[in-house]
Amino acid sequence: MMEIELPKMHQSQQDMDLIDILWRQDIDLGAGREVFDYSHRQKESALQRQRALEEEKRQHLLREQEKALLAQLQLDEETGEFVPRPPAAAQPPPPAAPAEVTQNGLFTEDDGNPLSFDECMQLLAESFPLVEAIETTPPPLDAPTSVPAGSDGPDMMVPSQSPLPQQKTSQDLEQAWLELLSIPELQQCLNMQMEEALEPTSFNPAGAQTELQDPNYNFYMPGLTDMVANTADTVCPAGYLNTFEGPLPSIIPPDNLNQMTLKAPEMNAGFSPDGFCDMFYPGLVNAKVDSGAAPVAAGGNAALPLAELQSAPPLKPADVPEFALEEGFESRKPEAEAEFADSDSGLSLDASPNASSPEKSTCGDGSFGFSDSDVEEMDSDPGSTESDVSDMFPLTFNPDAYQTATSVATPPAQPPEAKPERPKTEPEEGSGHDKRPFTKDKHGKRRGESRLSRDEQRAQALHIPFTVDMIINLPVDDFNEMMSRQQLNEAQLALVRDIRRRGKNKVAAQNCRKRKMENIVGLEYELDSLKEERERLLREKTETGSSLREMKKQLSSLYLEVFSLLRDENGKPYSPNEYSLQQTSDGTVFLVPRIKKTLIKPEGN
DNA sequence: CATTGCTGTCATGGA
DNA sequence: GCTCCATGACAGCAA
Repeated sequence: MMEIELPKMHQSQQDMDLIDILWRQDIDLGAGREVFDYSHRQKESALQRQRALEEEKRQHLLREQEKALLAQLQLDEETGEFVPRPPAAAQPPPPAAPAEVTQNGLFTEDDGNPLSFDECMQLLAESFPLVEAIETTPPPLDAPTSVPAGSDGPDMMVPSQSPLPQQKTSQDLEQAWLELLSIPELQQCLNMQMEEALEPTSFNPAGAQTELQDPNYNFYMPGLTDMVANTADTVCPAGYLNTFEGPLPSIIPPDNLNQMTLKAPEMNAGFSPDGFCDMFYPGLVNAKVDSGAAPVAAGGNAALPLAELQSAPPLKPADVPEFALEEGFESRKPEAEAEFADSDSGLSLDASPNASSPEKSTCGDGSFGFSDSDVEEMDSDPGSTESDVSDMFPLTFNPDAYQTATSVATPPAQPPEAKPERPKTEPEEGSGHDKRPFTKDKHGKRRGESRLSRDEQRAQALHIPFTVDMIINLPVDDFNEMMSRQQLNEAQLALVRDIRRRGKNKVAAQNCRKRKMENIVGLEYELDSLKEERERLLREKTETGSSLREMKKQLSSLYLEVFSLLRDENGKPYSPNEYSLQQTSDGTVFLVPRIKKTLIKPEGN
């Protein structure tokens, strides 16, 4: 802020000095300084003084911003919902910053699009109360939109440049710095809760940090800091303009922040594909995958068509925070990232559910020591399947918050009178795309997939060096050996055990149900066969009965025929009433008088 | 809005 | 006593 004013006061000399200072900083970053210095070497002492002033100012700004952030964070913590804002704020800034730079480059002195800067500043202001201080700077910045010269052509431009351009460059640089700083802050807001739980990550790009950045930023948002570092290193010195010019100038109208955000991916590609893209693009990729777009390889971020990006702008912001947080949590393993892509579906699920699920905010203890059961509780909440990550990173993962943040960020871009159009487009994008696509995708996925992704996400969150498959499927001995080889904390061990238990139980349940179904099918088959046999036996019984009756019939007729042929001594036939034929076991047939029987019976009795 | 089927998970008991 | 497995019960989700 102050810096800008000073240049104005002293004009050419101080401008030159500022430029010189800035360039020196750039040199620190790797830029060649000789180009600029020639005319200003004499004023070394003045430059140094100005440098000191600038640094002090910057530090002051940083402090103020930090204070503001802290205040926000505290407030958020009190409410418990604070989480959402940071992600939203965080995302807009990255694109915004580059956009500004590019704008400067594009519009240079004449255009100096105040709107674009104002918008950016508004965004920043909304995201951070501190912005007020920053806003003071914008005016000067707007005027000197010669950034291209500064960034692009230290070599080319400096010698010939007039004081004005130099001032512009310095201002631009300042803006860039401010933006860069602002980004970490935003991230910081997001990650505030996580600070305690988080371990200092390896992400600290010390060199990139430069004086401006607070060391804490790295801690909070390793990924973002990385980005910043990259931008600072590569962009500020020489690549500054180059990186941004291509994509932004042509595409982004100074007034349209939305477009700028949309372009962000391209910009990223321009930056450092490895660090920057990896940081944010995973999210983007995931978002795409979620949205049903063609599956994106890990490095496919750059390939994303602009149309897709525009169509699904909201997705990006949400995703980015998640990933950023994850990285911030700990340096993610490549493996984990890959899984993430796979679990992307899970993530997507998470994203939508999260938006719907209030739990996240409540769950956000920020403590990673949770056991799997804890996570489960969080997960168990309906629609929180994706929230695993969010749970782990309460701050980052509040989609609602993110939306709000985005919406908030957008409004500044859309001054009520000036730009009615934006509000329409942005709101649609923000509210519509972000969550809805995710939800659909999530629902579309099978439960098992989402579940697996859950465990995978948990494992990633705790940086468990094993795949879920390994954890579940390895034999006990191998599993124990594997566990013994890695030093895992209690939380990790608990999670691994739970994953193994759940995984095995899941398989057991599947097998059990399978057996159950098989048993049911077998019993049904047996029932059918038994029914058939019963019918057969019934038919047989009927047939047997009928044949028996026939035989009895034949026997009776035969008996009568035989009996009728018998004659007594007088040649008279025997009366059937008085005699009956009976056969002994040896086949001999006797004619037995019935009367005798009756007579005998009484006797026997 | 209720029902149904599928799936994951937990609790429990047996080996 | 621990682990593994099988299974009933419950809950969430989607159709």
